[in-house]
Amino acid sequence: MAILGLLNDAPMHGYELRKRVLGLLGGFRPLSYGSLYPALKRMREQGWICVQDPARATEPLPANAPPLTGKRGKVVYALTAEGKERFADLLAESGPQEWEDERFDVRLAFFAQTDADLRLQILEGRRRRVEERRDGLRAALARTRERVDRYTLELQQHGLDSVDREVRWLSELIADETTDRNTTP
Amino acid sequence: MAILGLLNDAPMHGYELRKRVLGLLGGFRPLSYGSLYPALKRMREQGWICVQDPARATEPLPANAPPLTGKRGKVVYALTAEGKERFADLLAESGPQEWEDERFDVRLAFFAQTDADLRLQILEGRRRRVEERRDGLRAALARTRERVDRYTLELQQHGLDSVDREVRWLSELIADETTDRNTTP
DNA sequence: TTCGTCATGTAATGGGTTACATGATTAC
DNA sequence: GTAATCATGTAACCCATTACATGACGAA
Repeated sequence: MAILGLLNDAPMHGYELRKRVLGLLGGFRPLSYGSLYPALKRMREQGWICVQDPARATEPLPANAPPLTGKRGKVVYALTAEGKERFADLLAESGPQEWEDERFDVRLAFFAQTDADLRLQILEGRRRRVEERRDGLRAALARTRERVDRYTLELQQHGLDSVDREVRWLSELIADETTDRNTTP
Repeated sequence: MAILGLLNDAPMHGYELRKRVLGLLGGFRPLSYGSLYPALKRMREQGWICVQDPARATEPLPANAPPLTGKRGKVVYALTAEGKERFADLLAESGPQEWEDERFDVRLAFFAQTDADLRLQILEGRRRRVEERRDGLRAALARTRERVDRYTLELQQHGLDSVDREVRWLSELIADETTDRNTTP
């Protein structure tokens, strides 16, 4: 989703793409070349992206070219029509997996292009999920307290504080969404 | 380290072990059976742990017993002398990898059994690491600000706030360590 | 007696990192 | 000219999750 979304803004090459993904998610998800380039390859096979360089674009894709040696220049990728469609589908997706850790932050990064109703849905779903986690942690801490050493307690307390903060943050985002809705109909 | 540390407190079986690890790290690191049991197997081969049940303990370890069928009862694991040694080594380990995300929380969970000087070293190393991350994030945010939409900004700001809090938390822990040191020599 | 939980394990699968190999371009 | 960075890619490896298969035991 990150790759499609970034290419949706502008065509670019892999190296640039990696830096952007890093910047987008603020350093989470390192996205090594070992996963980026194979991903680009797969997406090309899927027909979601294509190579802009006209000379290169016409090359038969699966033909195993001279394995290693040979000139290599920048390879600029762009979304195809199917790619745009796929990205639109991803933006419109909803359901429990959208508020999981692995998905949520990427979704949020493309919220500006997401439907307002869906935004609210996802934020609320995410908040429920984080609240569940918080309650679980809280219960565990209540059970454990007094029975563990200072450091374990400190670790668990810090974890609890963190999810607590996340719930409040999500609540603010939700509040903003709803007031925006009433203000600008 | 988590497994060795928990077995160091008391012998127990796999299922119990899993719940304890979950509790210890407050829900991070799910530790599925698919990774727990193979790990126990490897540790048994290493000679770090052994099976307490006397009937079972004498069984030749690598002999591929009746593959699936056959009675299965609780298998209680305990640390061997080598296992205790290995855990002691882990507790005494120091260096950059100790303040990485993947290591730090488990280390902290066993801080009560860690040497006081080493505790301070690890906390300070960890703080430096998190500060670096914070500064990187801060710089990225300064560069990005004004050029990205509200949501991306919100995401990055929340990420920055989180690491900021972690630095402060670590500073408190460090302060506690040093005052404890002066109070109880 | 049957359901839920406790309990042990294996195999397939997936997906990412690390290390490696190569070459182009820019700045000093 | 040479070091740093930009740039592309592959292959080996690691390691965890998922799905599956099995069985014991207590309570309703």
